[in-house]
Amino acid sequence: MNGRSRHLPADERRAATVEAVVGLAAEQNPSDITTTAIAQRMGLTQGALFRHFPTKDAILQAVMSWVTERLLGRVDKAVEEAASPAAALEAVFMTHIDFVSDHPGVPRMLFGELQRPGETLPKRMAQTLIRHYGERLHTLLDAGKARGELHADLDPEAAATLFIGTVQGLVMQSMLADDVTRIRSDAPGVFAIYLRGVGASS
Amino acid sequence: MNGRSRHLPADERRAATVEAVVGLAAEQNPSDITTTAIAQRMGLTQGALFRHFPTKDAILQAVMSWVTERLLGRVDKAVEEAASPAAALEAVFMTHIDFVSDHPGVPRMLFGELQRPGETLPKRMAQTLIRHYGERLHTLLDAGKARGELHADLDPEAAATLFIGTVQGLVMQSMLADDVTRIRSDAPGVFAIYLRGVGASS
DNA sequence: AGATAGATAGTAATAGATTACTATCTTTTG
DNA sequence: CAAAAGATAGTAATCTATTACTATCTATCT
Repeated sequence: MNGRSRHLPADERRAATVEAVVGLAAEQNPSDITTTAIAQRMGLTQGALFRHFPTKDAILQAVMSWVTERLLGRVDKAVEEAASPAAALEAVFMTHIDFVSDHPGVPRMLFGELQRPGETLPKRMAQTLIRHYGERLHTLLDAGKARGELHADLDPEAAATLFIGTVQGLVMQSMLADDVTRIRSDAPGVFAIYLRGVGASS
Repeated sequence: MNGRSRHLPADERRAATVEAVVGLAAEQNPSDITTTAIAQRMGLTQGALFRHFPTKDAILQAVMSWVTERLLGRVDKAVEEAASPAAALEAVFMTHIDFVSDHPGVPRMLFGELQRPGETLPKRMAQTLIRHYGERLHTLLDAGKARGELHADLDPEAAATLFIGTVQGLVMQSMLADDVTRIRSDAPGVFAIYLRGVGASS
């Protein structure tokens, strides 16, 4: 037909599939994403997906893996480069906000996976992702207290919960307004209040 | 057969239907709730539901109405009974926490409705509910600033977003731990940080 | 290099299950 | 008895997954 090749190697197709799902999740309810919609966005037929994944859950699994690597990777880098725990906290927040601004479907997928009944693998992956994220926050908050940057009587667990809720609130607000850009623009103001709450401000 | 009546009047069935949906939403992904599951929980056949509701969306619509009345009703009462804006803020928070503790499916349904594509009626009802809630918060926060109970430079919009995010974070944490009771037990610690953030604390 | 064999990637069609919704008949209730 | 409420048994649409077949790529062997 035309000059371009039509058959891609498996790993590239797998990566493209993950991208397609993340893209679709930004536009619609993640649990309503069908294999037909995924294939259509990739320019494939529905059945072709199952050459690369044994099941639909395996696709979601790959997505969760991708999210874990990307998000935690960026977060860890932000932590390493920061001068102090308080600075790291802010860097992590901004990194997180950047990530969900680039991929608005991700927090919705995570939330959606968490509310699945039973014990699916994608759900457990979502749980461990958020747990690992929480542990990093916990460490940061403890270090901040030790350095006197945060309130001495701060409850790190509560602070970690609120940190994640801060992002979640911004996501919700952006869905209300049907405007993804609000996540980024509203983030500094909301985080300023959080910072004052944990004690890292003038 | 037995002594109990089997046919209920329409309005009681409608109320029972709403309860069934709210109950199911606590156990599974709200968008995966089927009319079969609703009917089963009510001890009815699936087709019988459509004697009382013309469509499934009409059922969700009734649920959103129910949530709006109950939640905003309780919130307004809490505001009226509070002595000051800061006290009202705390009363609203605790009221909200009580509500989602009693009905853990509700915040998940709201979140789920918001991420539907298109312009369904249940979605618009969810949007207006949260907007009205936000307006009440806004009023409270402005009043708190005027009275000097809150920081003078507080951004009320950001504070309202964080308020809702605070609840959302607690809901997420409870889903992570698969333990609804954590919403209530973790709430005070998280809210304390929020309060310090907006300036209403020692 | 060029032919070719085998693996990989894709299509089209469809099976089997599940969904919201409906048409018809039966039971209950006032 | 008549009207409301429910049961039974459908229908059409939609979803995941599979099957039979075809196209494309890649490595080997003379």
